[in-house]
Amino acid sequence: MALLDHLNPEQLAAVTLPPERHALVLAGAGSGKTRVLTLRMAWLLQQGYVGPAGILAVTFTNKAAREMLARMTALLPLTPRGMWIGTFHGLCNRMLRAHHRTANLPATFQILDMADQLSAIKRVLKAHQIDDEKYPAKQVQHFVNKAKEDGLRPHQVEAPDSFQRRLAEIAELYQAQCEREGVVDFAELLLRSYELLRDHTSVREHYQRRFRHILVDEFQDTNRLQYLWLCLLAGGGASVFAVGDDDQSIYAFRGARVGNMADFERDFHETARIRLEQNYRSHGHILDAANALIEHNQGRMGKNLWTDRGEGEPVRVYEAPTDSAEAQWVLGEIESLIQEGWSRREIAILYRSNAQSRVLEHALFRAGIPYKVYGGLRFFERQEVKHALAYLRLMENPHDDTAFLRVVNFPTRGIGARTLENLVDAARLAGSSLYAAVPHVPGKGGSNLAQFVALIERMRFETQSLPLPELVDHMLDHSGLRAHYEKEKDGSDRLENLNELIPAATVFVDEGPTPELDADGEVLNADALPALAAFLSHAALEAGDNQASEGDDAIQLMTIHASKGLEFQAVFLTGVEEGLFPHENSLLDEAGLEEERRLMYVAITRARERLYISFAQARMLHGQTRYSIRSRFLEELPEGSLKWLSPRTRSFDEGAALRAAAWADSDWSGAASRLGQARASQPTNPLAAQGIQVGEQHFKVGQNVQHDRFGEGVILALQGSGQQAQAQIRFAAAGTKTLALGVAKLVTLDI
DNA sequence: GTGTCCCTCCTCGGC
DNA sequence: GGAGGGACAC
Repeated sequence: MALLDHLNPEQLAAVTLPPERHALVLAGAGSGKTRVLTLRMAWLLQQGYVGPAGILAVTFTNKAAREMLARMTALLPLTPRGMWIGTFHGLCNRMLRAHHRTANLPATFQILDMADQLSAIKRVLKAHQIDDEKYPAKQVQHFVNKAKEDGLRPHQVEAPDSFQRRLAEIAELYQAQCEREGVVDFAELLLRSYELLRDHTSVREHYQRRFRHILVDEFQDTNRLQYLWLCLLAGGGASVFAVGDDDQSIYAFRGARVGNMADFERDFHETARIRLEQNYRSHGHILDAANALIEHNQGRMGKNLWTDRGEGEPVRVYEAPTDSAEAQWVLGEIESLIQEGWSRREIAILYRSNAQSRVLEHALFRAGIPYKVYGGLRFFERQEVKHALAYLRLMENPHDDTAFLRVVNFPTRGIGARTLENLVDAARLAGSSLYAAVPHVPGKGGSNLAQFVALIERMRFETQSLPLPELVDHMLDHSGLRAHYEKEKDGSDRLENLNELIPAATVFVDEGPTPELDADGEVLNADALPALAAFLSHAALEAGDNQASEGDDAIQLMTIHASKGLEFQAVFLTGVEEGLFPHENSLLDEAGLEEERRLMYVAITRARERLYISFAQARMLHGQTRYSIRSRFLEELPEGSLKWLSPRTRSFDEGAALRAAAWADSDWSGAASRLGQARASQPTNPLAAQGIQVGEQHFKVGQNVQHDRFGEGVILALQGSGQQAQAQIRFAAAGTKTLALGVAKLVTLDI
């Protein structure tokens, strides 16, 4: 069958697994994961095991969902009509829209993004006079989301102390506010959908009967709640086909639970485990480096990537004195790659944290090399666009207080803090939304408020029968947003973004799929909603592209997280330093370190032909110079696959032996966790340039020291503080070593 | 009520 | 270094 041509035996086994069986496919980086997933669906359909309406395929990103859909339609001559392919959030939204009454939600419920959620929480804290220093909004937000991601309501969360109990109370208050305002946050979409299925037998059975095949992409990134949701849907005997890679699990910080993979094999009987280990992407040295690195993690499901593409070139490693020197070096290498005829868009520069991009951008900019930075603000997250959306949300649901507060005085219309305080009081007294409480506010402020309400009402009335794009246009004029940005200097970009909303609405209307009904005539897709409500869901769930457009031949800059799932001919992995990568905040426990290592694994496996790894001795961070030593991850790469481009003061073997000695000497792993504590109690990290005081001694970069075994040396770098401080020291005879200053016996020498 | 200055804080980030 | 929020002056 043409569909199955060119598959390797493992891929073939996965695609053609008997339809009644569950599968856990361990798909290594570059092993053809998406291909297997889409072919499995196509094969099931083609063999007649299931119709399109019987398939549910779930991904994490809209991009992945789109790609899957595109590949499917290219494979089979059928419209994807009736198939549920989408993100967890998108599918849950769809389900909740269809059953909003059963789920106890208003038909026009709005979705809060992370920023909306944070401001909603700040309002809760204010309304209940809660000390926001003791209970910072960010921490409450984390508590709220963590609980939901675990499938729990606040009162179900274990609260060992009064602080936790109070957090849970605040979470309840926040939830009550959301209910009152008819809004749901991202995690609530999932939890509500889960509860809908759990508590309503008829709804559950309906979907269990319908979906006979459930396919899950990036299974290692699922959280507890997503897993429970899948279990409910599959509870009627559906087959689950889960594809994932435990070595690429890099989202524990947002609730992902690799343990779901093991649970899956336990909970779903007769699960076939299939490993895809042939890598079609990277050359041998690059794969060897990745394999050797990930070997250092414990408790893996086990997997070894191999390739028949040959060993290729070694991984190039470079040590720079400073971050700007590192950027200059990257620039130089890129210029010669371009001269050799490499395409710019096939070259990526990766980094651990966004703050690192600036110095790289600066170098590229000055050299006139086109580049694109991924990440950052997306279209629907821009301030002016969010203002516009807030007006639209108010027109759709006037009781949305978050939207109300965002624009009630924007553009300014004489409604100040005092007036709003009165309004908030009135609303609390009446137990109503701010919008509904406006008539209860006396005085001049009250009349200004009344004018605002009249404005919203007028906009609603006048746009009733307008098509969506014209409605948006009307709102931009009558809200005063357009006029405001027209007269603001430097407002032209913002104005442009506002106007961009009109074509966005046009595209949205044109692309809207036709409504889908189930056997009982119930509407099954959100798009049967009024166009405006659907457009607002779309804006919340798909914040827009921040990707470089295909045609642009530009160097690609992004964080390692953002690079997952992508591949490039050449990859520069920068800032590979202790404290930065692994990030110091991840060193508190072994799990954190292992996640950083998986992140490094992801970074390495992005490269097809060339991989460059670099680090700097000194770096500007938070406006201060920081000195650090190279990452332990470098020591975990096989020497035979590396080629050092900068002079090294010692051979690898020597270094490894010394490092082992340093570990034994200094109890480094313990020091790392104490370092975290020291940092918390002592927020200003002593500037290494000014030196570090350890006991009676004062150490500075550039200072000469004497060690009784290693002899005379000079301090190259310092990090940490107090007894936990470490120094990188170059010894005249013994090479460069990293020593714990609190442990190593060092004598400082004059000059 | 509005505009400006200073102080604080700081991973990673999709939906 | 730079964004966002609170305190304070117009």
